[in-house]
Amino acid sequence: MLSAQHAGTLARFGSYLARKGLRSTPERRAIAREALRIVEHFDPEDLQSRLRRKGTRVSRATIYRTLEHLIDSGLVRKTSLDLEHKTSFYENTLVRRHHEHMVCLGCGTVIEFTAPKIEALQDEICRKHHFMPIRHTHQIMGHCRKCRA
Amino acid sequence: MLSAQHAGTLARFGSYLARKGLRSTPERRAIAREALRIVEHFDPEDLQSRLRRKGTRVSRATIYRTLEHLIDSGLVRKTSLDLEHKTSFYENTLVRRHHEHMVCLGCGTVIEFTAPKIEALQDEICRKHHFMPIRHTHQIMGHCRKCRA
DNA sequence: ATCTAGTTGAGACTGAGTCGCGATCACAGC
DNA sequence: GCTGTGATCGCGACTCAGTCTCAACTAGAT
Repeated sequence: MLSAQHAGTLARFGSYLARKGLRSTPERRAIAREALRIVEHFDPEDLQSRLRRKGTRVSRATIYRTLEHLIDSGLVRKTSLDLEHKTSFYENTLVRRHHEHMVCLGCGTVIEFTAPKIEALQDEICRKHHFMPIRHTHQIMGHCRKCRA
Repeated sequence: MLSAQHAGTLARFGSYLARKGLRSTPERRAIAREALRIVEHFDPEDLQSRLRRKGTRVSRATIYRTLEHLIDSGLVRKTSLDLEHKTSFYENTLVRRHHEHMVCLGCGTVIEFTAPKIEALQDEICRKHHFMPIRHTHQIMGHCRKCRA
């Protein structure tokens, strides 16, 4: 059962495909439906195994190709989370607002934060350099409360 | 001909090795000497080809292994520069101060900047989350003056 | 000079991601 | 509906950075 929000979002993906002259295949629909259902970060493999568990088999190549289209359509974004040598992560843009990460080097915990003041300073610096910002990543590595011992 | 600074730095690597019970091999000395001579960012392959050009052949494995030791000894750091699917970059800590990057998505130009105010805000946020920061990355992707057209 | 544990290079391996290609399928035109 | 054809699919080979294994070599203590 899809929520009204998901149904609408899925439709948006459909019109994106049409607009681009791309085809609406069962694989693309399944991948989009599943990706938009995930609230947390996910990686391409997560997506593939979730689909497989539901009986939908899609190849790795198709997962990657479709993820590109989902990003292009604005429904999904690549997170800036960088876990040293791990896969890239993706997230549903509708459910998740922009945020930065603190990553604990001890236990791997990821804390999310937002800092409007930092964003403002950032914009100021960009203006100074005549640079038009599109996206950014800001990640702090260190030790969380528990791991400071 | 090495500058006095380099000679001193090299000595520091020597004592690091001794302190750790590691051996001072010709390969390690050559890699350290070359890495500390590079003022810009470099990647492991740069390092290997520079050495080869000077007649010193070292294996890829040894480059990577020695780079680890150089980082451990504090003479080199991994830069946070992230060029989508490219190798990791390293830099001489003595020559280069800490900085962040703006990367132009059009022409690939990298602009370096520092922002003490941002760092201060960052520390404040960490305190709030009881998080002890060790290092961070902050990168802005966008378009430089020339590519804004 | 000798001994031995640390180090090296070669090449196999890994894992994320990409690519080429023959088979298949969506969908515009009839 | 049926058809034709270009888009899309899956498979498996490939790439590329980085790691690992292991036999041969060597730094440096004795």
